[in-house]
Amino acid sequence: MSRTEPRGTGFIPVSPPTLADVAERAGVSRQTVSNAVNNPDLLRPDTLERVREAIDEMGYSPNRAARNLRTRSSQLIGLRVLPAQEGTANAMMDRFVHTLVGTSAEAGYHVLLFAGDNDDPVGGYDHLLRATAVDAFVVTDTYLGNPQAAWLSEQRAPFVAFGRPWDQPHATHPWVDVDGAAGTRLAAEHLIEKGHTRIAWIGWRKDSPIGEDRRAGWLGAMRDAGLATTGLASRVEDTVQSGAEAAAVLLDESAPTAFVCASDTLAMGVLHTLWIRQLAPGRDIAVVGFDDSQVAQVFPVGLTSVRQPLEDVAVAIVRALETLLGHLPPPAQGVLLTPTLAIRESS
Amino acid sequence: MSRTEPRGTGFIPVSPPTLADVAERAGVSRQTVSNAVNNPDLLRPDTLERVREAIDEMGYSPNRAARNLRTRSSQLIGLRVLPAQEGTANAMMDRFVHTLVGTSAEAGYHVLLFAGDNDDPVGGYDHLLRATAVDAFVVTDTYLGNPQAAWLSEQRAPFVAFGRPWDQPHATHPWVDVDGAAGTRLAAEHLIEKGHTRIAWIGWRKDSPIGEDRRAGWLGAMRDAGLATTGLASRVEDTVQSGAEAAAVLLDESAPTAFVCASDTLAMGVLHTLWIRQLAPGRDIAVVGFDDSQVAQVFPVGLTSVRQPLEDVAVAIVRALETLLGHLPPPAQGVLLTPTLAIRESS
DNA sequence: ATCCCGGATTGGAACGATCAAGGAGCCAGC
DNA sequence: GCTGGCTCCTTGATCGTTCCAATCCGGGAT
Repeated sequence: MSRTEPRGTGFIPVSPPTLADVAERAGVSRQTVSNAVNNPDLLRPDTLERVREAIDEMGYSPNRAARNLRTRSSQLIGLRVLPAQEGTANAMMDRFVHTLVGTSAEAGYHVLLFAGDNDDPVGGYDHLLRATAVDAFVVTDTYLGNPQAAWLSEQRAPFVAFGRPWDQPHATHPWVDVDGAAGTRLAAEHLIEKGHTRIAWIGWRKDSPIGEDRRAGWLGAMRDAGLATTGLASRVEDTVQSGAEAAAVLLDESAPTAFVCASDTLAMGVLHTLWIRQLAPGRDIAVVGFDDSQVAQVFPVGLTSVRQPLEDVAVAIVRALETLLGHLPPPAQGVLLTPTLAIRESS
Repeated sequence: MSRTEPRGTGFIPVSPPTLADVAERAGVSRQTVSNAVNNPDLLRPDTLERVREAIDEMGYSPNRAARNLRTRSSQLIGLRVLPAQEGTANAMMDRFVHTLVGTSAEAGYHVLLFAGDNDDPVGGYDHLLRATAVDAFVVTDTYLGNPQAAWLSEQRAPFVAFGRPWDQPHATHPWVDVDGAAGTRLAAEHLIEKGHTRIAWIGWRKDSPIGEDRRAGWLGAMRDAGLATTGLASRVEDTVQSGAEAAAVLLDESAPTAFVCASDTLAMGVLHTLWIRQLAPGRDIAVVGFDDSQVAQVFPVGLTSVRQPLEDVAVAIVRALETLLGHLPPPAQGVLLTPTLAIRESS
């Protein structure tokens, strides 16, 4: 039908077989082949068998564009990638993306990456949406107080957020997040169990809701154990340098025996200070980081770190997307997952 | 035309405007609107203006599926993601993917991620290809001696490889790669310039062509400088542990004053051994890694490391794809880019 | 023998864009 | 006044699939 012949010097690639081609070969109509693919139950077993043989022999796969056009869906999930920020633990996203791709595939979806632009936070979303190029979005940068979630809700675009709508308590979109407070509580309780009583906190500046959440976990564990916290907390920028300085100050002024940090980056700073002062991590002073980044794993003195269940997050997000796109009743609006503690030599 | 009305309790999302909708509004035909979008030169300025107004007012974007169906192209580039391998420096890929997405966007393409399966290396490619779901592929795992490149060539599928066809010297597909030998040569020459004469090599086992390539760079620089290399090279697994052990052996047997490593992972092992022996990296013994991974950057004693120009690689790949898909004459078959050296305290 | 029923199968239409021709309208030239 | 060549725009067909309604067919009830 639409085969192509050799022409000129080279060969033009043979265009793939269509429904009509398969139908002709199997001696049935187009619609029957379509049913064989999408609703096998409708066919008599012998017909189904015959059609399937033809499909296999010809190596037929439904043309995506045609199917998308007719069904008004693309089987694609959009994921915005932010401008690369060297240094910080965005490598963590790798784990998440991997599982997202895998789980999406099982659900029949592919992941479409598109470039993000900080000056125009909804531009990419808008284009893809209006072109009906994706069925839904996974939004990962809700924490910045970005307008994406609100905007997408307004557009009635299906999406699931990785991250709670901190600054929009009345948002109704589905989201999945990791309970940071539970993670730092885990870290603090682990240290308390090891006999530490003076456990310091090094976290982010007060304007970060995530940072305050993590801080709250440490604080809660300390209070529950009846331990003092005054003079033991510090809020700084998320850099190695800041972590090192904060650790130095805390050691001088409050003599803690352990540190819980809001990030592995800060924990690296603490380790740096310990190294300078000839203090052995894990023996003299315990340190716990957050994110279980590559650094924590490869560092010569393995760094104990709170590990986010990113694989579970990805799975939960895909589940939420499935119900969303299946037009099923909206399930639980938010899912909060509990992190684990990857214990290594530093504690 | 295809607007939808409120129904039942909730609102059904309004379907986006079509070409016909815009045409009606602007008082022209469908084709004229299509031309306004794709071939503005064909329209009279005043008509173009009128159509553009209508497009803006209605917020029209061409339906991707319809366009794809008619033009037989999807404007998508497929990228296979491998099963996540914790620990190693796959985070490096992050930088690459970011630039790939950005550059592709400029060229009018999006990036489609699909899951890889080691048992069936071409399965994912095959599906997408037959369904005409992507226009081309970027293949990143050529180094494993995987059959993807050969298979895709055979299928006459457009693709560009990140990585030389080491084991297929007669392959004709376009590729982009980083000159690993040049990188290690850079590292060795940097150390020689610093006055080192006994520079050791810790690399991968002999069956890795990439490893042998990197080793050759070190070897070449040493020979050019007239320095001895016997007893100064070691080939091990790519783990921190192996790197540490190799460093210990080399220090005992050959007393090198500097190390060049095939990866940051191995370099971390060296640093570990130095730490145990109370040797200061950079002052007592110099160390250079490879990949400029996050670990190299965050480590308290900054690790000097060979940095691959991944951004340039991504750009070169997109350029190659563009010429490939524009059916222009195939350009240079292979592009070899030179890495740089990120110099830090460890050297 | 006829009628009806329900499962299996079919042909036409539609999704929304682009391609390939085919007009209007205008001006110059004979 | 007719033709020819432009420019600018329009009409019908088409890409490959799924939706929809209609048709076919064999078997049990009338």
